[in-house]
Amino acid sequence: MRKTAQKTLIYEIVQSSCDHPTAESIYMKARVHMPNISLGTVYRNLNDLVEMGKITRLSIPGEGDHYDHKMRKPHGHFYCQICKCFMDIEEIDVEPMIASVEQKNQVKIYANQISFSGVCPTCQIMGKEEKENGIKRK
Amino acid sequence: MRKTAQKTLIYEIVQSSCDHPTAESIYMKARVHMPNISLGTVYRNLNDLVEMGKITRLSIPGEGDHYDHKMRKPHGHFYCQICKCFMDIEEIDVEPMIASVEQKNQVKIYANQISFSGVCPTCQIMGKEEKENGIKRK
DNA sequence: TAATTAATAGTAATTATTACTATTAAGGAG
DNA sequence: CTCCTTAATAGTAATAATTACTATTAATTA
Repeated sequence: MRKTAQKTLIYEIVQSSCDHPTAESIYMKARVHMPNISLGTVYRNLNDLVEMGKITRLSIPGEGDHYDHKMRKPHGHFYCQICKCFMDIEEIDVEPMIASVEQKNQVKIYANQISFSGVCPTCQIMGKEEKENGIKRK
Repeated sequence: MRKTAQKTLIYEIVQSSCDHPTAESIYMKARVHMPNISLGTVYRNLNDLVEMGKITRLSIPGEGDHYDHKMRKPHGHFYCQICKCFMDIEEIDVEPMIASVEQKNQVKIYANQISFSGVCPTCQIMGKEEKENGIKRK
């Protein structure tokens, strides 16, 4: 696997993002530094980086995939169904959970996704204030 | 929300499936009993049922969504990247985890997905026998 | 039993992602 | 350092999953 400027740039964008970007938003950021990078290149490199275990993919129903850096230890995510923001959930100890699942079920685990969705603190307050009950769960 | 024969049928197909079906495979099963049900109706009702909290949606990267009944207590999933089978992971106690995340992060949780992916026992053996190292992680 | 309108079937449109192909550029050999 | 091989790229076309649209059907309510 060759080291290219495109791959390095995409990796650095994911590593420095704290907002769990999509392929599209990574593409937008990449174009600032490399104006004629193509979207296909972004997708191909994101797939490669996930396969190499250097970044993480998050699948969210009703949306495209999101990507996450691998700076800290493995963690979970909370996704707000209203404002679509993400929160890292760090208090769950993922590693022993993986070890236990591997051992009890005789499986080899390469990836995990511990995610919760609902309404974030901000949207809960907004919801009450606006008496907006149209929570759109998808 | 009106009660229709289509909605009832789709709900019963999901409840009685133990293979975590996709919208497409639910559509196939539905057509056996109701030959001119439309795929759009299947999608709309699956969304409604998820929103009502009567069934669960699983997002798997590189594939369409899968659906799961809500018979037993909340559980996790393991997804084999090779044969694409699912295993229910029942030993993880999801409910206290949700309660803890809600309390510590001030969020309201309506859905969760605790999932792992890798290689299932059968594919591990096959892999060794065939010396096939082309594990396609996606 | 009729009136209202949500849900449906069938189809078209949209969105995310992958596939394809001619061209470019990594990186190893000489 | 320069040439050669071929993996990776840009740009575009194609695919797959899902949603949107619209005339028609059928659930509920009066």
